Amino acid sequence: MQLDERKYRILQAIIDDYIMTAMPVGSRTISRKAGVGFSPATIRNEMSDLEELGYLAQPHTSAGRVPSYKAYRLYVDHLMKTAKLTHDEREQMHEHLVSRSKQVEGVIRSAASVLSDATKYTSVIVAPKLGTLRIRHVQLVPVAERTALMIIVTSAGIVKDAVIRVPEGLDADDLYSISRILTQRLADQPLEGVRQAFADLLRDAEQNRRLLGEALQVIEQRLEAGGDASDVIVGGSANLLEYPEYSDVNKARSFLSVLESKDTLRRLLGSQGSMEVTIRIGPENQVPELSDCSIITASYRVGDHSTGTLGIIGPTRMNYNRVISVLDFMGRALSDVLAEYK
Amino acid sequence: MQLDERKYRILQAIIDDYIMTAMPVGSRTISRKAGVGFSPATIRNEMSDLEELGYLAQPHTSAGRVPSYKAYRLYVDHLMKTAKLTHDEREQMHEHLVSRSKQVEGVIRSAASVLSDATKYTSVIVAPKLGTLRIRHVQLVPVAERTALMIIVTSAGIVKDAVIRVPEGLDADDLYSISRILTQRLADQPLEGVRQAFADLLRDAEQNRRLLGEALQVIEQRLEAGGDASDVIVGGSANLLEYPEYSDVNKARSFLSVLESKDTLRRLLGSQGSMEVTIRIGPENQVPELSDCSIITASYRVGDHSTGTLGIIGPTRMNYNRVISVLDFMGRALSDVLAEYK
DNA sequence: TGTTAGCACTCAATGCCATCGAGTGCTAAC
DNA sequence: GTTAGCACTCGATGGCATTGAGTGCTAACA
Repeated sequence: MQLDERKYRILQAIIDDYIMTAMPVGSRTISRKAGVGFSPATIRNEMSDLEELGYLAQPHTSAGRVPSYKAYRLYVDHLMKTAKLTHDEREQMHEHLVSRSKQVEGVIRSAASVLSDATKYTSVIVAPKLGTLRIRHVQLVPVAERTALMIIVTSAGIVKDAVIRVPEGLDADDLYSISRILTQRLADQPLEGVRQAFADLLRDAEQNRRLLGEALQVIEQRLEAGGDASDVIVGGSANLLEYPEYSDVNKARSFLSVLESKDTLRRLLGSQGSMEVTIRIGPENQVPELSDCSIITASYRVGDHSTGTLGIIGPTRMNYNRVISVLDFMGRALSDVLAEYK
Repeated sequence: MQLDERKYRILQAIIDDYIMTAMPVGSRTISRKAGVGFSPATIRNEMSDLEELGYLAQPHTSAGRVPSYKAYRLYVDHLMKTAKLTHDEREQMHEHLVSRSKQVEGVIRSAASVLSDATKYTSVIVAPKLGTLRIRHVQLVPVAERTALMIIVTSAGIVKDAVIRVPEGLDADDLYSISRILTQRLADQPLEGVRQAFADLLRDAEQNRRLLGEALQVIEQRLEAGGDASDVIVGGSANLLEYPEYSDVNKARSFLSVLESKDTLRRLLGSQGSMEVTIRIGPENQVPELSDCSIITASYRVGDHSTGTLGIIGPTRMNYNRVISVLDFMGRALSDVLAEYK
């Protein structure tokens, strides 16, 4: 059986209604809606067909219909009308975003809270993969007798630090000049290619082989670890509790546990490269705890070669077009603001 | 009326029971307990007295008794037996703490998750007030034509960064030597006294007055802001949903909202100076959303002059002695681990 | 042939009521 | 001073009838 024009219209009306109310939708409700000029009986026949085709489900016999995962897929791919943000809304979001922009992390945190406020869902922002960033500056700062703090400033002003051991007898000035060499040699290298650059450096500089070796090891460890907890920022985690699908405390708890596992979130959002908005509905995301959530992601540019990801997690019956517009706008806005730190 | 020995014992038994079960405690339950060899009727008389004195309350006539805020106060001040952690537990916590200790922030995050895992409540760790830290290193890194990234390394390896404007025509080498001067002059200064140090510097160095002025302003702004969101780290926010007092979604939501407001948390925990464990029960903390929570805090040392705070937020019927032992131990352990970064 | 009115049927939700039982307070006996 | 006994309270539980939103089917209609 093929979906004709009328079935599309009815399905769309059901989904629109369900997104707003979270209650099973009955034939009368749809019949009353403007634009669908048929009696409840006719609608019922169509709904029965749509159920057979897998687009609708009935919680129990005498309840209305609820859209299935398949219906949401169809909805976002073909049925959804795109909602434009008003000028005021854009203005307001942009303003919040730049309000405390002294550091990159501050900007990203603002972005997360703007996202969650604007959508009333939970927002997640993932920093770009370290490997894709370029080194701008390396600095060793003496900490104690045989330890130093290594600070790596990457493109887009993202700062990483780590404690490393240094050979005995190096004073602040020594570390200073080593830092200078490191910076000169590594600047503008992508972190991914840093192993080769280091190898060259090791060949030249005989004397501080051990120190450089350790520094290299630390940088590589950081790359392999794939980022730490501060690279994943979550906003509006309490927002989801507003929705009836989370009035069950156990569901709410398992959802919050996922939000605490930054590794899962990083894997889930990952870097997707293109600026396109990506939508994963319910079971399409592989995490069982989120099987009745949808995740929508977009990306933002950092420096010339890296992209980070910003996303919204909400119930499958989320307001897709609203979320898409907000993410699309914020992806661009965030890229713009971060361009200043380039 | 005075509390005699027996009343103390009964009150203690009631609180112990209530902490475990979260259910109103009846006279039979207490009578059956070892160590209190009286019939339910006798216990009832005593309970009636305790209620009149404000230590117990009845949810309704035919229910058992529930401890009041006043009872918990008495309990933590006089009745509670101190629980020792086993050697294994200490070992395990310490191990988790040092597992990913390449950076200070990583250590603190581990500490938060160790705390929340060990207690099953929510943990909060607040970094020391910036003003009390000392500057170890200042570095200006060129970012674009007229902007630079200023990185301040403070004692205990805490790194702060901010974007500042610089006068036109300064190249990387200029910034490098300015950094050197800044570091030399400011190193080992407490951030609080940095204004004076800067004033001296400004008098001497005529040429880069504008740049230095801007740098000073940024540092001071940072001091006044009192820290940013990354200075407050929360662990186990989902844990509280385990407890029946939060099976009401609205309560859970308002609790989670408080956890998202880092400002509130910083105010709530604040730096308390001494290493003593502090207990605030229910209404004693001023935040209305947390009026049926207790907050227990301890502190940890960072460098020579600063202390940060670590705390646990749980329901008023929390396992006080367990939490106190854990916090006490972790405060010391965290201080020890951070001493390596000094 | 597609649409619709009518009707019997289903089933969660709601409200009512009786029952149960954990707990209390009081009194009288020990 | 302690305790057994007893009447009383009141939330919790479970059964039962009622309600109403919604369905599917059939027959009539355009």
